Amino acid sequence: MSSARSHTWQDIQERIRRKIEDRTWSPGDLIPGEVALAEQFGCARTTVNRALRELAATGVIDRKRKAGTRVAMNKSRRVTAEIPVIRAQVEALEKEYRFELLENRSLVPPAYILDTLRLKADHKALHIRSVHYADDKPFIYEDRWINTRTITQIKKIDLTHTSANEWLVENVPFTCGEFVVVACMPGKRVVKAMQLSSKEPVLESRRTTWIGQKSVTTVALYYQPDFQIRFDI
Amino acid sequence: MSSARSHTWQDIQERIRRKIEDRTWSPGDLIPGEVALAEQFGCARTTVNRALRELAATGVIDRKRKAGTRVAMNKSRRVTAEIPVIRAQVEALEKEYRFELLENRSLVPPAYILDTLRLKADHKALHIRSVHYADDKPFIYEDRWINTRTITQIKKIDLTHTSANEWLVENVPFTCGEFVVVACMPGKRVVKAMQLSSKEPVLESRRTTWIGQKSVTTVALYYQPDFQIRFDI
DNA sequence: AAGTGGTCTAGACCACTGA
DNA sequence: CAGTGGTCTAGACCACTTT
Repeated sequence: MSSARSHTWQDIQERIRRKIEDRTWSPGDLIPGEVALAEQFGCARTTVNRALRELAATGVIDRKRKAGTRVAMNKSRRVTAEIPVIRAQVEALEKEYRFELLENRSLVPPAYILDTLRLKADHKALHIRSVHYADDKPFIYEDRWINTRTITQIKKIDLTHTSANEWLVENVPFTCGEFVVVACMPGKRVVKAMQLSSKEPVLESRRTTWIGQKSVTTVALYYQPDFQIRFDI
Repeated sequence: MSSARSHTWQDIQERIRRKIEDRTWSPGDLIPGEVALAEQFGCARTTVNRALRELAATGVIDRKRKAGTRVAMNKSRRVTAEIPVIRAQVEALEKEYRFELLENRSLVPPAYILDTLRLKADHKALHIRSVHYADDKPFIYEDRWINTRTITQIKKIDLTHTSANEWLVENVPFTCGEFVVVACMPGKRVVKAMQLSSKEPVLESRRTTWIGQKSVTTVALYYQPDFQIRFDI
């Protein structure tokens, strides 16, 4: 009957996965409770719990107290990607990294930036524009606004030597935020700085980060036209 | 000294997080071992382990046996997104879903598709093109190739009533795969089917999935020009 | 060889939520 | 209220690496 009965949570998870793939348990079905499964698999309930917890985290099953565990109906997949510091991204391609600061001054941002950073109409913010190069070819154009009411220390930093990207990542405590990707036609500034033909669409990623309720920074990155963002499923 | 000493792993995690944010432990530093932390926080080692495990999973710390736990240098962030079935995506917008099948036939794919699906030069595959609508407005254009050597059952399915997207998600067991996002200018077919002005760039997402070593399907989705893919950090 | 993280167990109590 | 998942504990053994 039962072959190799390893009791690792990975193994238990694999067995449960298979039952779902087999359609022993179909989407929407209630599957046995943790105690039952523990007995069935001959392991501790804790181990079953670990296996199920991870399956729930990736959206394979839905769990509710008292209601039990069901195979997820909507197999929406959760994908993940690594978003590294730009320097690391360039160095991972085995190219030499360098960046150029185009702008670094404090001014009142346009309305949609004020809104994003939740600043009032007359508040200033630090506007930073720079180009990041890989082996002397423009790689990413960065257009960033920093809320200097939250990040007061940045006024003292020499951003011509350390990029804002890098400084923030290394010095600003963990934040939550959002990250949005769109396709766009680059504006004149981007076309020029990135040495593009003006007809090529590029990926634009917008990121805004927070410390608790306080906004930190919002940044738009424009990549080379052929650039891909890659995810694992 | 110690205030509210909850021993939930979330609490322990929060305390550790804070020590990193405080720069009590700076990037690159070795932090105390699990036993030490357990004693320090007055909880079981298992609880510390759980807290640290989750921090490691999101890239905040790096852990190695014997070497110990270090605060991550490269705070590369892992972002996650939900990729739902197209129907669910439309219905989440509270719009009515419908789709139209444009093509559904078996033929020898172009070379790059053969390569992606790891098929031989004379092998046929099922080519499916369709448009997915939200309230009668084109929402996504789908260009899919299915490896009928892996998914033999699909020949029997009526794909005019159930979209391939939906059928695959609900019927093909779990796969691994890759997911790539690029910006592109849509081709003629896409422009026409999506009723676009031909100058607008759109997001293209390419996904290829596998069952073990066997390729299942590769699909390119073209979204409406203003469409955003959103991630949580 | 030794130290550190990784995991399993058995038992216990808690927290949520459906009936 | 009762059943299910969520978590904590204490102790044990294992597996991986660095020394």
